[in-house]
Amino acid sequence: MRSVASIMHLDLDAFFASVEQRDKPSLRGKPVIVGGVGGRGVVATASYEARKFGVRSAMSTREARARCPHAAFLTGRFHAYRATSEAVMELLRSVSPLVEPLSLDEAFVDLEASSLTSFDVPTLRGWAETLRSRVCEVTGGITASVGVGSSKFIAKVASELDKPDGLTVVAPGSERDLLRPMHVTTIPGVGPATAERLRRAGISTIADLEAISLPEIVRLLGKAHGHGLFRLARAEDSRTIEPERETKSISVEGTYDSDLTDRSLMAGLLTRQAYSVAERLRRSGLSGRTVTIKVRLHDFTTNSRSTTLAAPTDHAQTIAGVARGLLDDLDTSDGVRLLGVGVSGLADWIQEDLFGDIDPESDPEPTPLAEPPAGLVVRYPPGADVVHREWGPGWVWGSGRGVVTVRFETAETGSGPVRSFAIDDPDLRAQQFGTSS
DNA sequence: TCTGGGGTCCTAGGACCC
DNA sequence: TCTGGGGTCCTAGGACCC
Repeated sequence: MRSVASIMHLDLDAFFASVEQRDKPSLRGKPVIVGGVGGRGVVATASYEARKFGVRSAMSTREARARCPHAAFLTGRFHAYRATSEAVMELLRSVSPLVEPLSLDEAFVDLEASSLTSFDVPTLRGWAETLRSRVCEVTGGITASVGVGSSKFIAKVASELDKPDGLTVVAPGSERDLLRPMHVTTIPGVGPATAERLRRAGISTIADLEAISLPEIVRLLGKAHGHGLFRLARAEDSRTIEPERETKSISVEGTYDSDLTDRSLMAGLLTRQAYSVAERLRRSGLSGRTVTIKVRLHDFTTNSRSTTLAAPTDHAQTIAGVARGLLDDLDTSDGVRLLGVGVSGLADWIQEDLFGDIDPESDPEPTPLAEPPAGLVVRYPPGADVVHREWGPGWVWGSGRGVVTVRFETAETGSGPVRSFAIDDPDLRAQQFGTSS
């Protein structure tokens, strides 16, 4: 904790929804919900108009639809969000070189590295108001909420206090009085599980937390978390702004509209995800040693399996092969709702020539499929009268095993769900995919 | 027919090594 | 024959964040 309020936290208000309203004037003033629109989607961001109906982030889209049926439900345009975020981060970096983005819509800024020379509250307020209007200009009208305080924790708490489009500067010396009446869940890192443990110990406010001893809180929450919360409850926080944070892992996962039971389809989907992870590794100039798969069963229990290779790789076939092998270890007979592949233990170098003997013909760059591969039989739900279908990416590895994705519409239901189907036909060759002309 | 996707960090046990 | 003690790496799971 510093003696002056020189750490700022900036949070773009209802960010994804605000970008949509900016780009589509017809949505302004109306409830907008950005998130997954499939049967198992959740809300990423709800505009303030939608929040009035009780719609919240992380709520299932199904529930959001029930609460606010007239809202616009959108899947999200991440390129637009990323571009807008970049403009804001660039503005922040022009004000101080020490900017730590936390996500597309949030960042810490160290004002000690800015041109500010006075940190009294009126000066900070004036300066921050100017910055907030510049954010609005640079984003084409998106507002930000800002908090300024003597630590990351206080700045973050402060930015929440006057949302949306607000500013709070916490005067040094007043931090503990500000925190005491607040609920423990105000502290970043205290989620539902920790809050419940604390509640059972009779602790609900930060004042309650402050009143218990260090050994007691460590007994309740473990060493790292206990020590951390003991300090935060006293507004003690000496964390610095870290502008460059190294990526530790890269992963891709997907939740399917209906549970998967077909093992060869699961293998195909893992393969597709492995290709996507490998591509992202290569684009970042990274490779990794540990391959992990994530498998969420129909009852929501989540299993992971991992293996660590002798050397880091960014090779799609290697990652895919390891991922499929890891799946063999798991019982999926009751159905799988989510599959994922990740690579960690990252290095910024690649072991040369380790896989130089792999035939590129058996490892095609996958592209969208214009036509179903010859010999493919897709089994639609019984009785479905398919009037339209759209082919998604198709993949084959080895001799004819693979997966295709298709969106189909039936006469009864109209626009239908996305489904993936396994292929297991030795006559199919990898080359049959990606020939989109 | 609750419960996304992409991350980070922590814990705990076992293997292994000196 | 009772059993040391670290340190590091690996694996699995879980909490949490936006």
